[in-house]
Amino acid sequence: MSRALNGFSEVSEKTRQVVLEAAAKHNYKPNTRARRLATGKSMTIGHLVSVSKEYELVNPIFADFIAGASARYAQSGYDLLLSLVPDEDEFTSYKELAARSAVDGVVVHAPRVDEQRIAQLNSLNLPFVVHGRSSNTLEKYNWVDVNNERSFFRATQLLIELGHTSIGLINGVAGVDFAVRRTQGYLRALKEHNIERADAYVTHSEMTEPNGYKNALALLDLPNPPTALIASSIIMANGIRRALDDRDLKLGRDVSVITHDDDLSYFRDAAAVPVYTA
Amino acid sequence: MSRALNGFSEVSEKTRQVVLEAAAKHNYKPNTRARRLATGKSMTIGHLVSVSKEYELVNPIFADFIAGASARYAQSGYDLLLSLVPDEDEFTSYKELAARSAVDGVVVHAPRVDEQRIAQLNSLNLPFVVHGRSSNTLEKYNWVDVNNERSFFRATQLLIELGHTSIGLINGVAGVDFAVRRTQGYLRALKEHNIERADAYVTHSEMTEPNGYKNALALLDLPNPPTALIASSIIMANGIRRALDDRDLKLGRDVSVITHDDDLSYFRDAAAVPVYTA
DNA sequence: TAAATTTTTCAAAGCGCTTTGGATATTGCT
DNA sequence: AGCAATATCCAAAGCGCTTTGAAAAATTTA
Repeated sequence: MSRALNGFSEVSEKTRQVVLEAAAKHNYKPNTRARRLATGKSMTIGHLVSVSKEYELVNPIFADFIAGASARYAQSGYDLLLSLVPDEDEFTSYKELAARSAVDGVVVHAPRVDEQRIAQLNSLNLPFVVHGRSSNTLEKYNWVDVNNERSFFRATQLLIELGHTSIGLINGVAGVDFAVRRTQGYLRALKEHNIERADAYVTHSEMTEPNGYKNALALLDLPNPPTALIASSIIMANGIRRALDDRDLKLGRDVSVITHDDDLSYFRDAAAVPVYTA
Repeated sequence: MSRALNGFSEVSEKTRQVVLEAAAKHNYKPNTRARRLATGKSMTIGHLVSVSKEYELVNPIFADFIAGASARYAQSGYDLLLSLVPDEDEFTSYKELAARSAVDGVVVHAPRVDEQRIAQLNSLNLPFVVHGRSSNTLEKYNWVDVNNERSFFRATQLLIELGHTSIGLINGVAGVDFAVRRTQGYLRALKEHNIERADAYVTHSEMTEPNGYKNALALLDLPNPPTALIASSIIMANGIRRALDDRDLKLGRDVSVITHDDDLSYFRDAAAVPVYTA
C-alpha cells in the first residue's frame, strides 16, 4: 500500500484508486515515526536560534523568516524544528541534532563576519544553509542574503543628495556580518561624496527599541549632531522616534530617518512609519 | 544498552559506567527516529499558529511565548514543531498531525471567546493546552493565561484616579478571548467610577503598529477626545506615539498611555517606552 | 493453445531502537 | 556444599512503515 499512496510504482491504476479511497475514508496517514525510520529521513529542518544570556531576545526578523520557512516546508511535507539555544553551546546542539539524526538539515541565522558554525557544520556533515553570509570564511557554504552593502550605500547616498552632510548610522551588533556590510555601504557613500567619516556617528548594539533610543540620544547630543539617521531595524527606528520626541525634534522636519527591515509583518503596511524625508 | 543509557533498570552500576563511557567517547546518541518508533512517542510538541490571509502577521507575543516553550522543552528532551497554517484549515492541520501522530500534543494560541478548536481537539483525542482561555466553551480543557480582566481594570482605575474621565481603549481583534476580557475589565472600572461608557472609545483590530496609529487618530479626532489611552500591545502603543506626534500632542503631557504586553524581548528594559504618566 | 513476457500482487526483510522474558551468573540461607 | 532466591545479561520480538524479491496473474507472441 505504501506504493499506492506514494504515487509512482507498479500498481495498477485501478487498485491505486481503491487504496486511495479507503485511505481517505478512514483519514489514514502513514505514521510519521514509522515512516521516518523506514526511509531514514527526518523530513525535518532545524532552526536553531541562539540566545545571548544578556539579552534573551528573539529577533523579530527571525520570527518572520522562520514563519515563511515553515509555510514553505509544509508544502513539501517537511516539519520545522525550532530550538532556542544559549549562545555558548550552539555547537553542542548541532552535534546533538546530528548524532541523534533528528533533522535532515539546519538553517544558520545571523552569521558573524568570522562565523565558526560554518566550519563546524561542515565537519559534522550536517547539511545547512546560512541566512546571511560570512565574509571572512573560507569554507564552502550555501546562503541566502540581501544586498546589505548596496542598500545602505543607496540610503546614505540619498541623504547626501538631499543635502545632509552629517549622517548617523544606528547599526546592529558589531561583528555580525550584515552589520559590517551595512557599515561598509554607508562608508562607501560618504567616501564617494568626500564626506569625512567620524566613528562617533556609527553605533552598534542589539537591535532593540531601547538601544535605538539610547544610541539616537547619544548621536543627537554630539557637538555637531547628525541631521539624518539610518537605522538597521524598524524596532530601533521606533527608539529613534522616542529619542527625537525627548529632544523636541520632529521626525522628518528636524531629522530625517531611513530604516531597513521595515516590513515586519506586524508593522506592515506602515507606509509612513519612520519613512525618510528630506 | 538502552537500559544502561536510560538510567534505572537492572544493569549493574559497573557495566552501566562502561556503556556510558563508550557512548560518550563516540558521541553516541540513540537515533531519534528509531527511538520514537519503538517508544510510540513523538517527544514533540506542536505549535500551530494560524495566519489570516489578510494580515499574515506573526504576533510577536507568540514568538516570545514559543521561544520560552522551546527552551523548556529542550530541558525535558522534547522538540518543538512549529507550523504556520492558514486560518481556515487549522483543523485540517490538527487532524493531520494527529493522524500521522507527529506530535504528542499541541499548544493552542489566541483562543476566541467561542473557540471551536477546543472541541475539535477533544474529539481528535489529541492532548493540548490553551494559551489563553475561551469564555464561552463548555468543553474541558487545560490552559495557562494571565488575568486580563484584572490588569485592564487596574490600568483603567489608575487613570481614573489620576483624574481622567475620557479614556480610550485600543484593543486587539474583537472576539478573541483576551481582548474581550480586557474590555470587560476596562468597562468594569468605568462603571465602578460612574463614568459612562461610549463604544466609540474602544477600537478593535489586529495589534499592529499601523492599526495602533489609525485607531489612535480616530480616537483623538473625536469631538471629546480621550486624555488617556490604554493599548493592548506595545506594538500598538508605538503606533499611538506616532499618532500623537502627528497631532502635535506630547505623550505623557497631553495624553497618558498605558500599555499591556510591554515586555517583548526586543523592547525589553524599556523602562520608559510608552509608560503611563499623569 | 502453449510458451515467453510483462504486469501486478503479496509476503518477508529491515530501519535502529525499546521491551520482554528466558538463560546465566551471583548472592544468601540452611 | 547444595538449593532457593535474587540480580544481571542477552537474544528475540515488535514498533509501523518502505523496499525487496519471488509468486501469481494477465498479456503477448509463436
